[in-house]
Amino acid sequence: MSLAPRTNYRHGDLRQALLAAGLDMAREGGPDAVVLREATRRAGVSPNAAYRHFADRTELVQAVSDAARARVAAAIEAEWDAVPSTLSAADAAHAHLRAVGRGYLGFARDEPGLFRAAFTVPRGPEAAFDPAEAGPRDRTSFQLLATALDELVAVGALPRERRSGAELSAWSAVHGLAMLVLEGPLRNLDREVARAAGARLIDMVDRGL
Amino acid sequence: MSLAPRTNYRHGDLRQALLAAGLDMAREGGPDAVVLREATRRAGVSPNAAYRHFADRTELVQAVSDAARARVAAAIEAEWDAVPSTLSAADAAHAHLRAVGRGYLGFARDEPGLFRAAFTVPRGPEAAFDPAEAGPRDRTSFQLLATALDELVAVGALPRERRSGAELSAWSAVHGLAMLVLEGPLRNLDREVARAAGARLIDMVDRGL
DNA sequence: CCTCCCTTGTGTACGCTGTTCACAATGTCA
DNA sequence: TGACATTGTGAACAGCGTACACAAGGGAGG
Repeated sequence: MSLAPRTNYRHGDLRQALLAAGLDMAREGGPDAVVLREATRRAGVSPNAAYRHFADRTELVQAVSDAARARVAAAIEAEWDAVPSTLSAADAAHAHLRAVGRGYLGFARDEPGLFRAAFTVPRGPEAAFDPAEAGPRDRTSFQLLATALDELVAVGALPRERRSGAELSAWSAVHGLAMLVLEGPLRNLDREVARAAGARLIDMVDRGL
Repeated sequence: MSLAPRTNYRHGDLRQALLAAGLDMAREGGPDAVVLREATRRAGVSPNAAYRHFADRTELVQAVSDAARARVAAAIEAEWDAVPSTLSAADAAHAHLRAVGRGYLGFARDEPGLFRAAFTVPRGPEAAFDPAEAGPRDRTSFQLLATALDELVAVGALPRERRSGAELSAWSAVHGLAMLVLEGPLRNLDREVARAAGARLIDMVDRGL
C-alpha cells in the first residue's frame, strides 16, 4: 500500500502565489521583510519549490518591487484623472504636476512598506519604462511625471531651457520627503504635519523648477 | 597544570572596536551589511562578547548610524567653512545654503554605504539634536541647515512667512536625489550627470523655497 | 497505449545568522 | 582576604538562503 498519497503536486500558479505572499510581507515591513521560506509556507509548499520560479530570493524581491511600482503608477493615475477637465491648459499643466506629487506622497503615506519595496530595491534604470511596472493605462510613474512637465513647457510655465533634468529635480523632492518620513530621521512624523509639508514642498517645486 | 592560559580576557575598549568594525562594514554595503558576528570576529573576540556592550544587533547598527551622521555633519561643516568670508551677508546666506546641499550630496556620493547607514536606520526624531551625531563644532547637519535658512530670512532673501517648514522642503530635495542615485531607481547614474543634477536641484531649492 | 523526457514539486543537508544560557576569568571594594 | 559586579567564553537553538539528489506528473512521439 502507498502511505499518504501526495495531494498537491501541481500547484496551479505557484509563481503568482509566491509573489502575492511577497507583496503581503512587503506591505508590513518593507522589502527586508520578504522572506522566501515564509512565502512558500503561505503558499503551502516546500521551501525549495520557490527555486523553480525564482533563481534567488533577490529575484522574488525584485518581482515584488516591480508590482509595487505598478501600484504607485496606478495611484498617480488616479490623482491625475481627478483633475477637472474644465481647466485651462495652463492650469491643467500645474494641476497635473501637483497630482503626480500628491499621488506619489499619498502612496508613500498609505502603503509605506510597498513604497519602500518599490523604490529601495536594486533595479536597473531601464526599469523606468518596463511595462511590468506600469499602471492600468500602461504608463510608468516616471512617464506621467514627464508628461506633466511637457505640458508645463507647452503652456510656457516652464522655460524650455530648464526642461532637461526637471524630472530628476521634481522627483527628488517628493521622493526625499517620502523617505525622510518613512524610514528616515523624520519617521513617525505626525500625519497631518507630513501632509502639510507635502503641500509646501510641492509649492517649492512648482515655483522653483 | 592549566592548559592554554587565556590571553585576551580584557580587551581594553571592545565597544569602540565593534563600532569601528561596524563602520567598516557599513562603508561597503550599507547598514544591512553590518553583521554582529563578523564584527566580533574582526575584534578577535567570541560572538557573545558583543552582548556585553550592545543589547542587540540593532543597537550596534544604531551606534554606527549615529557615528555616520556625525561624519555627515563634519562634511557639511567643511563645505560651510570653504565659503569665502569676503561675501556680502546676502551672498553668504545663499552660499551657506548651497554649501549645506553640496556637503550632503558630496558625502552621499563619496560614502554611499555610510550615508545609507546614517539616514535609513530607525532613529527617533530627537536624534536631530543628539550630540552623538554632531560634527566637530557640535552642530548637527540639521542645525547647520537651519542656520543657513535663518541667514536667508535675515537678509530678506526668504520671506519670513515661508520660513516655517523650509528645513523640511530643502532637506527633502537633496535627500531625495541622494536616495534615488544611491539605492533608488537611478542607481549607478553617471557620476558627472549626478553632479550636474545636484547643482540643478540646489538651484531649484534656492529659487523655490 | 506505452515510453521517454521535461517540468515542478519534495527531503535532506550545509553554513550562516542572531540570540540565550550557564560558566569562568578578572578587577574592585569591603 | 573574600564577596561581588564586569566582561569574556562555549555550547546550543531556531531560522534563514541555498545546493543536491530524487520523485510525481504531464506532454510528445512511436
